[in-house]
Amino acid sequence: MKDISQAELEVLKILWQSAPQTANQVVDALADASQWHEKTVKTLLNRLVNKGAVSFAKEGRAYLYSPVLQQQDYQHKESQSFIARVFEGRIAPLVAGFAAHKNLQASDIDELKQLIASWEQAQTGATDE
Amino acid sequence: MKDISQAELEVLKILWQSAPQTANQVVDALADASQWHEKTVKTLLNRLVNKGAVSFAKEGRAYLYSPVLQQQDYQHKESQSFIARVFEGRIAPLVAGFAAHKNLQASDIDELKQLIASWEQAQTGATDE
DNA sequence: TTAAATCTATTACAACTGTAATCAATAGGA
DNA sequence: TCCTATTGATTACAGTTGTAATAGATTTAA
Repeated sequence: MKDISQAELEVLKILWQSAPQTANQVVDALADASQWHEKTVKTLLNRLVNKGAVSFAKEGRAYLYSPVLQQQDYQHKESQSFIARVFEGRIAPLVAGFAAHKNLQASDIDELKQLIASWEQAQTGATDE
Repeated sequence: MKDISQAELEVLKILWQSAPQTANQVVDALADASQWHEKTVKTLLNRLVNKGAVSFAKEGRAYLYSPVLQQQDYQHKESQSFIARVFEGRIAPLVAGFAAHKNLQASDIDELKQLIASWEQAQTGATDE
């Protein structure tokens, strides 16, 4: 799968929210959030299809587009490569940066604590699988 | 500051490790880690200078290059934009993704716990500043 | 049935990127 | 002093990206 560009990602996000959608539904959804011309959005949809990240089914006049690449898969792959590239593969420094810049809310801390709790739960009795 | 491309980042990392360095020192450092031709590395250095991310001082025959953009600043800016773009600004889901894919080590968990502890420490008595 | 509207596909084009090669200035050696 | 090696600057060139416009196919309205 070729890399998804930033503009393409915005289009993909619309399809992750709901699918399938016609090109015009996607255009409308993006009209709220961006200044993109209809032609631009259609180009992006086309490129996503060519990259294999989106599929379509002919539906008479228009096509119905659906994501092939799933959001979790995309997020995980991008996270991996981002952390590898920018933080030499270690995640804590990223979180530390947020903390240092006061970009962490109490709610984030709560979520992290819960994550840690369930991670530790999972380890208990599971001898590293 | 224009965006730093991925190849440029690799060069910048060498200068973050140690500065100032001559072009040839950078080339040598990268020769270990990559297959880049000397000319390629020099082009990247030049682009970094044009982007304002690196400065140089003439030193007779060769130049001495130093980073202008600091690693912490780069990391923080990239983290912000990455989390915004891929996780709608929330950091916990990123960590959760790592946990789900078993990409978290006990050492990561320890670091995160320490971070949380010091964050909570900082909150205590500090009425949100 | 013919024209107009509407889709997708193709083409456009400049900026940025990866990956170098060539040019121009200069420092050292013969 | 003159040639050669070296170093940064300029140029090259194809692929990607952002941002559309145009062309071609087809449906629909008159």
